[in-house]
Amino acid sequence: MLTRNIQDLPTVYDARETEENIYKFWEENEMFKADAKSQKPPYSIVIPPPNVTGVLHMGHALDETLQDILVRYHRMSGYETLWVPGTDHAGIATQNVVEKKLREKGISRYDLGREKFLEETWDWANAHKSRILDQCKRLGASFDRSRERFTFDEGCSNAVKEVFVKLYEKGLIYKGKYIVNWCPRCRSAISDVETEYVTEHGHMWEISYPLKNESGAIIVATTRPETIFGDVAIAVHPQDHKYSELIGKKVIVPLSGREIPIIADEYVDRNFGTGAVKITPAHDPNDFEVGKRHGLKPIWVIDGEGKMKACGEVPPELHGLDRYEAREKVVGMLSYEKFLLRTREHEHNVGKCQRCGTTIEPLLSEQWFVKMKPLAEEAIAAVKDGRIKFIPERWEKNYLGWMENIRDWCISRQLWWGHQIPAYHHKVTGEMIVAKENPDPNVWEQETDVLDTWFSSGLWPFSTMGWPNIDSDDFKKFYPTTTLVTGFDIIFFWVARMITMGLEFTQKAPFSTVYIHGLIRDEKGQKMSKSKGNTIDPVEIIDKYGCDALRFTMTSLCTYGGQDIKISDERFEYGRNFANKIWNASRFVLMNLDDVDNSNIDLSKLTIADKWILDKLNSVAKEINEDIKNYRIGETAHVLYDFFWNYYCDWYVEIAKVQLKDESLKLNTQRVLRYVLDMSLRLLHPIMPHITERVWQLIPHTEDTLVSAKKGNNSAIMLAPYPVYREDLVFTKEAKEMELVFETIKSLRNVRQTFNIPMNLNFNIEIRATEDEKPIFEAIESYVKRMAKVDSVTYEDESVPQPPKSATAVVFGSKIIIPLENLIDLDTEVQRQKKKVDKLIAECKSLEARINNPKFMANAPVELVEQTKLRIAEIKDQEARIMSLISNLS
RNA sequence: GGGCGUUUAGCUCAGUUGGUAGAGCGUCUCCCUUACAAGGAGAGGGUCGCGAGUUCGAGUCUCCCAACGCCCACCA
Repeated sequence: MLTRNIQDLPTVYDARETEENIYKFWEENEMFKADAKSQKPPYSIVIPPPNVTGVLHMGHALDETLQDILVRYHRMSGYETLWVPGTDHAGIATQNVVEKKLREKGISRYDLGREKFLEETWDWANAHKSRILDQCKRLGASFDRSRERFTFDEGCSNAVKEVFVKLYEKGLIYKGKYIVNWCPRCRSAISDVETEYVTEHGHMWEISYPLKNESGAIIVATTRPETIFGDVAIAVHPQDHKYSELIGKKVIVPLSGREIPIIADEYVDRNFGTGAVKITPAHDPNDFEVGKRHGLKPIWVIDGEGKMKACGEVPPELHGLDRYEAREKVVGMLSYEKFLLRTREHEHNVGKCQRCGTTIEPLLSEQWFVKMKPLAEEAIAAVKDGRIKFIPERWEKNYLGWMENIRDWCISRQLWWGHQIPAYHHKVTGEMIVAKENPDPNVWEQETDVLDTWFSSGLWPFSTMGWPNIDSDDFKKFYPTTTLVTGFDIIFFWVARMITMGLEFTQKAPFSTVYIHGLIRDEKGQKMSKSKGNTIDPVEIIDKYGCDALRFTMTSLCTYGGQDIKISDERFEYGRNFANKIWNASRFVLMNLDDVDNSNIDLSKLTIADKWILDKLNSVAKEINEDIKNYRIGETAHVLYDFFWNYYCDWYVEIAKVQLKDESLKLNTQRVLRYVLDMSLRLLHPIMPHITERVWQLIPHTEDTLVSAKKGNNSAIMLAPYPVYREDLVFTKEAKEMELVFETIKSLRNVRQTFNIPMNLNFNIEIRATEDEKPIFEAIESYVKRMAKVDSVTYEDESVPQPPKSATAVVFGSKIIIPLENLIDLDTEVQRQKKKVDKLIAECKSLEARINNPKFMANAPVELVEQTKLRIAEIKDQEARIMSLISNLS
């Protein structure tokens, strides 16, 4: 167990020990569990379900961290907060993994048969199911594990059937023969978005098709000569004079002997290739359209495995040959028979299967589709009218552009792992029905195809909430969800489909905000991938630097524009160092709270420094709340880092050391130290949950605080109210006056450094202060003494001559003189002062240029003019005093 | 072909109502001062990609160009 003894806390923060114990503490007390019966306003997020067989990668780490930040922030801000975890059955991806395992054993899925194979895959999925979500625990994810879902579980499957049947009944799902992207390796159709195009070097072959019954030929350019056996026509442009004579005539397909017509179609580009195209409707999407227009029957010559079909159209020596081998052979044959006229190098885009990288074979086959146009209308409207907002906004354009040109979605997959399509064929009559319930299995046989994985993930925001049961507590309380957090790479795959389906089936947008973040890349900006070997394992980073360090670093790298994030191992030192800083500052505070009472700060007894830090904290709290609401999450990391390190640690804690020595100030200083630490930890908690909880548990809290953060018998920072702006903690005047402390101390430190004065030699200083500034100097004397190593402070009148061998710091309207006797080199001091003057002169010059510009005086806002004048006066004043100093020295 | 993003200190990047440029890392000096060397103190470092325009004033708004990156469409 974690020690509660302050003296035993290690000087270096031990992330590993802390994180494990703290997460257990939250889980054991069920602090992530949402209450659907709560009266609090709801805040809900559904996780983008990672693949069930997946392993946690940096992309998840970022995505989960951002969700957790939002969830923790809202939970602390008084919302009933639900974060639904779960996994995706990931049709092709999972099936591929299992098939690979089988292949290692020398068997294929066909050897097992569908039923056995599914059993095998279920076993595999169940075995890995909890792995990735368990890894998310190491990220500190505060999701509600009691509500964990799986896209292939009973409830989700039920939702899938419901949706399928309803869409079918509405005529929005249809089955038909169309050209689809076919992956010969997966032996399945895939959708357009699952096809990625890459530019490849290839060849363009010009082939001569002799005219029938007369001399002459038409020359056709193709990149795919092996499909020649599937040719059903040659097409030319109707206005192409080169070929107008030939339209309607017939040619003989080389190597085949079949006769095909020459047809005219607008589709043909006169200027490309030879201006004549061979039409192969079974194996090319454009050709399919042309063929349909001209009533030509397609001829299949390539099968589902990408091999030449053993049919009458294809010469026997090519039967069963792989499409690429066949291509080579065909080229050879064409060349031998003198049909091949020319071979050219050619660059073209080739479609690849997103899952396995295999070159797509456009294939005419019978598939199921969702008619998207009617569904897209509402999905477009919802974004246009602001029911759904994208952050950053530019993704809206991207989404709308895609939606407005949407094409039908091919949802059937010739796989086994997935939701089997709820359509049934009559064994005798062949009649087909679509139904939620399986009719008599003796008579009806279910469709063998399964659905695209994204079909079920498209229902995720409501299928996880109990839909189609719209009376379920979760659906009523937590649907629609609030925010969806994801990367831009799945806007089309997932976000667009959730919006479409959500609107269609719940009449509500499934979420109101889509928060899109950048993608994680390696330090060179390359996408991380296993094959490139440039991945960084988040679990390793957590082991090495700690979860909070990982989270903080990644958060700090998130920009408002959602730029991609480049990371390297060393970058996480940033977060680790900050965690260590928090740890040690906390240790200091805790060590000095040993005899603190249990009360709140006495606001009537605050010192100027107390007021300053409270004022700063207050404005930080205000800013952080605004930033999170506006999804400027990276900014919150920077603001908190700056506040905690550069304000609280560097200045307030040092000042507190002085105040703690003063018995009259000690008690209230302890309270301020504790209060600011407590609030800082709360502000930081969404980003760095573990360390903040760990420290918070060690703070001797007031009774109010403990009650406000209580669940059962325990209080926790993760349940404590998030700090908000407080009117009673605004101390503008004191905050401004503290600048004098900083300027004074910095100036004295500069003098010490410039003249190499050792730390163990203290200064005696003389202050010549203005009337306004003198009382402030008196109030802050003790801070200056300790922090700038000053022994004595005396106040002199400006008329008293300055000691000849002294350095001088001009601070605001006042002058601080440091007599240095033989320690000072007057030339150096002159140089030092000159540098200051130069800076002032430069600033003054540009300001005066403004004032002297009548247009500026006429157009600029009055406050700015006033401010500028004031600043000039200030500069002039300082400048004059430094100049007189210099002349005295020289 | 269409669209989007990026270009700011040696490196990685912040910088939303236009008002004299910031951080982290790195560099140079000094310091183990009883929270922290994963630390403290001080210092140096930028004509904000190029060109023009709007404006009293532009890193910030408009246009052009360049380089790099991404997305969509696609030619057989």
